[in-house]
Amino acid sequence: MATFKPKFIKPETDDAITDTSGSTEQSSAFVFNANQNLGIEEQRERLPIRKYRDQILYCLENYQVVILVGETGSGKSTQVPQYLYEFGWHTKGLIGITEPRRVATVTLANRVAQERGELVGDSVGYVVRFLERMSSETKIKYMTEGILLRELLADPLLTQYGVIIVDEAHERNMLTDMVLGLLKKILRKRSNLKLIISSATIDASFFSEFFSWPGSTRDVSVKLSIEGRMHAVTKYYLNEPCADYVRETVETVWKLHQKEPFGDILAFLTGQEEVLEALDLLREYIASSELDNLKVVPMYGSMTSTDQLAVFFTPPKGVRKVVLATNIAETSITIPGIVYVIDCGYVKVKCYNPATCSDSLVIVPVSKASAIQRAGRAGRVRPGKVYRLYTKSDFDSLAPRQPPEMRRSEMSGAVLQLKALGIGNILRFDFPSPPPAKNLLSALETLYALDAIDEQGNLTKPVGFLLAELPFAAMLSKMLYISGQMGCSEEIITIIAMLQVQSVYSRPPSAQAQQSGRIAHRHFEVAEGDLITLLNVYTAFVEEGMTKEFCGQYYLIYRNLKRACELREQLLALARKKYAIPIFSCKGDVEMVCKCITAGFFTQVAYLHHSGVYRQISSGTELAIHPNSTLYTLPQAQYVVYCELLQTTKLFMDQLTVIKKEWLTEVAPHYYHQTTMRH
DNA sequence: GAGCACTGC
Repeated sequence: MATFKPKFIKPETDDAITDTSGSTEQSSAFVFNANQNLGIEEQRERLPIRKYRDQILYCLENYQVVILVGETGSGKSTQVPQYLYEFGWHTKGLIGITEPRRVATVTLANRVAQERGELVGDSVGYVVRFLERMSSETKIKYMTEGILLRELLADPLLTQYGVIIVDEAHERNMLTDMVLGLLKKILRKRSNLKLIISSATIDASFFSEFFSWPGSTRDVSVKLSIEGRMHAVTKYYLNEPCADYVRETVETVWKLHQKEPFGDILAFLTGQEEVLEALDLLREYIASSELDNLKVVPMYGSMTSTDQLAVFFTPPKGVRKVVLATNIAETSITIPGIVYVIDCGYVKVKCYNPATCSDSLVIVPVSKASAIQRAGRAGRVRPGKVYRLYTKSDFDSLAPRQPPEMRRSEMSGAVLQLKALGIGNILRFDFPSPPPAKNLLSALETLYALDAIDEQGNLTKPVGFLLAELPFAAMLSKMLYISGQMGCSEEIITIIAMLQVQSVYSRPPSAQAQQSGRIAHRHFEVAEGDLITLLNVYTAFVEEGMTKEFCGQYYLIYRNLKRACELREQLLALARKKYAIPIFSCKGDVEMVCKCITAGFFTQVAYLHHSGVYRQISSGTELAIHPNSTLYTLPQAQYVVYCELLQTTKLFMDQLTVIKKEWLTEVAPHYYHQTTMRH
């Protein structure tokens, strides 16, 4: 049985999984447990969802799709699968539950197994990437959405399942929408398969419209609303819009601290820079007032786990904690004890632009759904308050929700998946929210250039099928495929693993530490660029015994490096066993590695124009080197390939590698005989 | 001399 130690991290396991103390846990039903002393059965009986049990079961008997609407805290995720089991649904096939995140998947399965007085892996199991607890006895199966999607490749009609529950469907992640689109197809072919969609209020009618089809004599789906168990949150708005929400946040914290009874504060800002700016300002206020009963802590993604832990400590009696956070606190991390929320009203979103094949990163007003989610963070322990730094009429005119990820993303991965599932005409696939046709066409072009599809749009053999099966971006897969032929697959696999994880470079909160961090990172830098630098970081990490001390010394994020190691192992096994890619090290032949990178990313090349700026080789678009890149401070190379293109103040290239012009015709003659003619 | 929110196979 998995034994979970509270708060601290077992070195040999995924820290995100082990740390189930409640800190990273965000599956709602059991976070705040007012009935801790009751027996498990009694607790289950007291959950808000209990009184809907018979209704849920009735609906499932009579409709193919049931949409369960309700706020968090009702017990949907843990109880519904058990009700189904208790009433015999497991005899018709597996009861599958998909979750958007790994941690929630594992936590939920553990909790349900515990409620049933069993070990996880008996009647209740889970599957996430790298971890699996299943047996022949398992009837209730928690899994991430990506796992279900992979299973579809082997079993397109999901014949082992009798019921599928899509949890947190309102989040509308890329994978959620893929799963929903494919399930719609399956439901029409398998009338004995049932689907339960668990969603927040705002999207309920959207789902019932999506799950209806002509020709059926009665409604396919039914909606059922479940009350939650949140405390009331009082909302406050500004009378006038504010010009500077960072400053307004700080002033609100300050006023609130003086007037309101004790209780911790959580403030949402859009990025690391704003968080640090607010942190400085607030510390100035504190210093000038000589108050010592306000403790301010930052929270954003690129902090180390150690630094992040500060937000979970309970302040001493009489001291109020203020957490200044990015969106990380909206869904991913639940901070205990919050009573007051301050919502700046903005969020940073990434949006794909097919014209330049780049992502743009923009700060936009939050959606109503987000504003409600943020406010909800104040009502978990007792009635709370939210201070919205915008007017009531601004709130009323907010969009109900952010466009789903599917409409804002690069599509080549999704297109490959669908092709592999035999969906020929992607443009006619029934997506819950169809992506812009331009995005699909741009993906098709990319895949054609990579030789993954032919002129008819069919997957090629072996490249297309390989790219569809490998669990990462098409260009990285192509690079892996070529590396087997070139003899540098060891190095390329490391680079892929490092590019898959969130940044391994930590960005500590204090200015002084940031400076030291920059100097420490220079230790790994090389003239060939960012990818070879990542290779160096990884190699050094392994050589130094993969210790936290090493990471601390060089300002690296242990959890991300650790994850890169896991990914690398999985990838190595996959490449070797399943795809028969020979595993070789080129033993320090950096040029070979760079050439191999070029073979994957040959469509993303820039050359140095005589005016001193870079231009994209195929379009002539002006590009700049991102300040995060190692090449930013080095003399400009003639030719570079980039893995990412980001539009902010300019079009920036990131994750760069220096290449030689002649490699292009060597590794991609089909592409470069014509494009180079333009110059 | 500019600045990346978050998640997943």
